Parts: sequence; structure tokens; C-alpha cells
Amino acid sequence: MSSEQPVKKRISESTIHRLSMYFRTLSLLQKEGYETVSSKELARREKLTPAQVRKDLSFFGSFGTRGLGYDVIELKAKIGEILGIDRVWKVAVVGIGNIGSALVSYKEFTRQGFKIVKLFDNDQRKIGSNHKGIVVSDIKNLEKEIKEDGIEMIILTVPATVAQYMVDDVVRAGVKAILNFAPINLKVPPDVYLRNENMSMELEYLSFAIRNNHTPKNMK
Amino acid sequence: MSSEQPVKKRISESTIHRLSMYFRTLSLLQKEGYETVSSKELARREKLTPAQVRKDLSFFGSFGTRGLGYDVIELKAKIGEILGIDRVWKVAVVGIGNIGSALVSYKEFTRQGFKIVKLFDNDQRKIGSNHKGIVVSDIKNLEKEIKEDGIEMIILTVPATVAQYMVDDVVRAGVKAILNFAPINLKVPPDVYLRNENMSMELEYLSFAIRNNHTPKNMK
DNA sequence: AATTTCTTGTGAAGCATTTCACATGAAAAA
DNA sequence: TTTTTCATGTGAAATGCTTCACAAGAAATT
Repeated sequence: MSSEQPVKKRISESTIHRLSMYFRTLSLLQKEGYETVSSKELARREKLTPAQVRKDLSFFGSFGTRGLGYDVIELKAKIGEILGIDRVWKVAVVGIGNIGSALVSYKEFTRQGFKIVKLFDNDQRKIGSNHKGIVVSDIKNLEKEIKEDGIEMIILTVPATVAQYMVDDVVRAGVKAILNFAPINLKVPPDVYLRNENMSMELEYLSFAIRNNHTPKNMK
Repeated sequence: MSSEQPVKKRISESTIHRLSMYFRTLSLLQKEGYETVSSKELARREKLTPAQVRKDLSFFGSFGTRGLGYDVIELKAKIGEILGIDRVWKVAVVGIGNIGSALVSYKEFTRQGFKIVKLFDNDQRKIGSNHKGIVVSDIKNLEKEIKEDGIEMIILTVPATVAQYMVDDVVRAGVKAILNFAPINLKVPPDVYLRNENMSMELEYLSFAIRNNHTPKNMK
């Protein structure tokens, strides 16, 4: 029996991203030895308004104490629950090129509960090689191994030319969440979540900002 | 004498990101041999509304022909100008760890006009080593070499613990744009543009989406 | 040449997000 | 115990962004 609370309102992407930011800052506050934190202080650290912080949290419940603020450990746990990172997610990396193999050792993933447990590639020279203790599997066994290992998320770091084929394979294996690094618009069924990580876009934003003397409200 | 047109309205971050997407899709359309494209077709490919596409462009001028659409090559050039990628930007990577060295061979940067011309690290074992034809410099020479080479953007891929020191150095060297990969809130002077690339955040979004059966309007 | 078809560019409307402002209640101080 | 201080939680207002809907203009068709 599930005690899952359905989210009443439609939560915006921005709110979710800010929750991620709060979570990270709360970890830091915890390390720094703070027991409580106010929306004002949290806002200061994230360059937001206190009202924004309180509103974001209010979509999910009331976690604070008037006159005092939020309990750091408790709020961190609550946000972890909301984000679904109060557990470990098994992740596979498909495409062990430069970016793919770099991500295998990306500490921040582990820290937030994403455990890379499997690597796939189609290159015979890479298959069987070891990256941080994980042996690269043949992409041919993708469906079988993903199911066996109960992998729920995929990081896709293959060339754009083959990305769609890989997505189709991954979807066939039952995966519902894909983080795509290829600069291409991929098609997925409606029940599969797809996010695109496009690092070049961020440099383009910087380029635009310099050229236009841009002053946005929320340079994230 | 500059013929630069100041941007009248405040342009939203979303609009800039969509311009980047249009630019990429226009390159593809060009390769596919299309001479013109309508807002409808562009919208279909990006999963947006045609009105959104037209509105985005309208902030910067009118580039289309009624009844016909946009000239692919011309529009691509215009957006390139707007984004400031109608030229080559010299970029340096600071921190040649896993991510840093992976980014040196990231083709998409080159494709969009970002040329990595210098690498910096503080590790004696890395200094002098060669990555795709670029020799890693000692971080001690950062200010001098950045000025000499006319580097305008920095990709920062150092551990979070030293990121702020590196930013301070980079700012001192006169750099006005930084793309930061360290999961930490950095401080920069108001005239320096800072973007944070946080790959873990995207996985957290996926985690949230799965847990909450989230159906947002614009899964970007 | 006139008509039809198509698609842009853009005010206005509709929606979404952020900020304001204050009632509420808890803790600290007197 | 009473008063003061502080900070949350939240409707309402303000702001921002997206979509609608249509006039206008260009090309294609008759």
C-alpha cells in the first residue's frame, strides 16, 4: 500500500530546480553546523526573495516554525522526499566516449543518490574495459541487462546520429527517464521523461549576454 | 562605427534558449536542403506553438515573408548575430579533470563558435600534458596568458572547494563570462556573467517527475 | 488582373509565476 | 505572565510569459 501524496497543483519546472538548489544549500548549512535557517537566509544564498522560497515550499506543505525558521535537517529530508532522492536510483550510461566516461566519476551524481551501475557501448575496443570498477557491456545486451539490474534512468552520451536508435532501445527496455547529451531533438513515448543537457546552449547564453549587455532577473 | 542595435525589451532567458534551439534546427534544415521554413514547421520540430516562434523572433525584428515563411540561411545568420555566435569566441578550460578534459573534445562547442584555446591546471602531473593539441598551462600563469591570448570566456571544471579562488583569479584577468560546473554558488562582480551547469539537477528533475507523475507543459 | 491561399507580425487576452503584505503563531525577552 | 520580536504561510496584486486571433502583405492560382 502506497502512502504517496499526490501533488495538488501543477508544479513549475523552476520550482523543482529551486528545490534542488535548496537541497544542496541545506547540505552545506548542515555541514556548517546550522540547526535552523530562515527563508531570508536561504534566499540570500540563492539570490532569490524570501517569499519565493516560502512559496516554493508551500506547494508541498508547511515545514517551518514561525519566529524560528526551518529545521535544516528536517527540511533537507522533506525536500529529498519531494524530489525523490531519498533513495538510490540505478543509472546506466550509454555511450562511453569522452563525456560518458567523464560522468562515471562525477561525484555529484553519487552525492545526490544517483548510482551509475552499468555502462554500454557498441565499440569492441571499449567493451570489456573497466571504468571506476564498472566493465563496459555490449550495447546488444542493453535490454536484457537493464531489466536484470532494475535500471530506471539512462544517461545518453552517444553521437547525435545514433541517439534516436539508442533511445528506442532504451524505451523498449522499459526505462522511463532519459538524460540526453546529444544535440538533437529526440522522440519518446508520452510516458517517458526526457531531459536535454546542452552545454553549448549555456555558452550561447553567455555570448548573448556579453553582446547585448543583458541584465536578466534570474541569471540562474 | 558600430551598427549594433540595442535590444529594446527585456528578453527572457527562455527566449534566448529557444533561439539557440532554432539556430541548431536551422542548421539541420539547411543540411536537409530546405530553402524556407514556416513558424509552423519550426514549432513542430521544437514542440512549441507557431506563435511562440514568431513572438521570439519579433523581439529582434521581422525576418520573414508573409505567405512564404523564413529563408533558412538568412534566419540562421540573423539568429547567429543575435546570439553573438557569428564569430569565434576564445575559451579556456580551467581544471583538467574528468569533465574538463572531456569538454576539450566536445564538438558542439566548436560547431557553435566556441574555440577552446587554452587549458589550465595546478597539478604538476597535468601541466605540460597534451589534450587534442593543447598543452596544459600552469594555473599560476592564468592572468598573464588569458590577457595575452585575448580569452573572453572560461569553462570552470575545478573542485567546488577551490572554485571561488579560481573565479577570483579569472575575474582579475578581465574575463566577463564564466560557465561553472562546480556545484556551488559562486560570487562574481555585477559586470561578470556567470552560468551554472548542474548536471545532477537534471537527474533530480527526472526523479521528481517519475515520483510525482509530473506532466509539465514544457519538458525542455 | 483579380482572387485565393498562405503565413507573418503583433496587440490583446489568457495564464503562470513572482512579489507583496499581513494575519498568525511561536519563541524570546521583559 | 505579558509583551515584544521574529518569521512563516498565504490570499491578493503585480509582473511576466504564452497563446489567440486577425489585419496585412506576399505568392500562387485562376
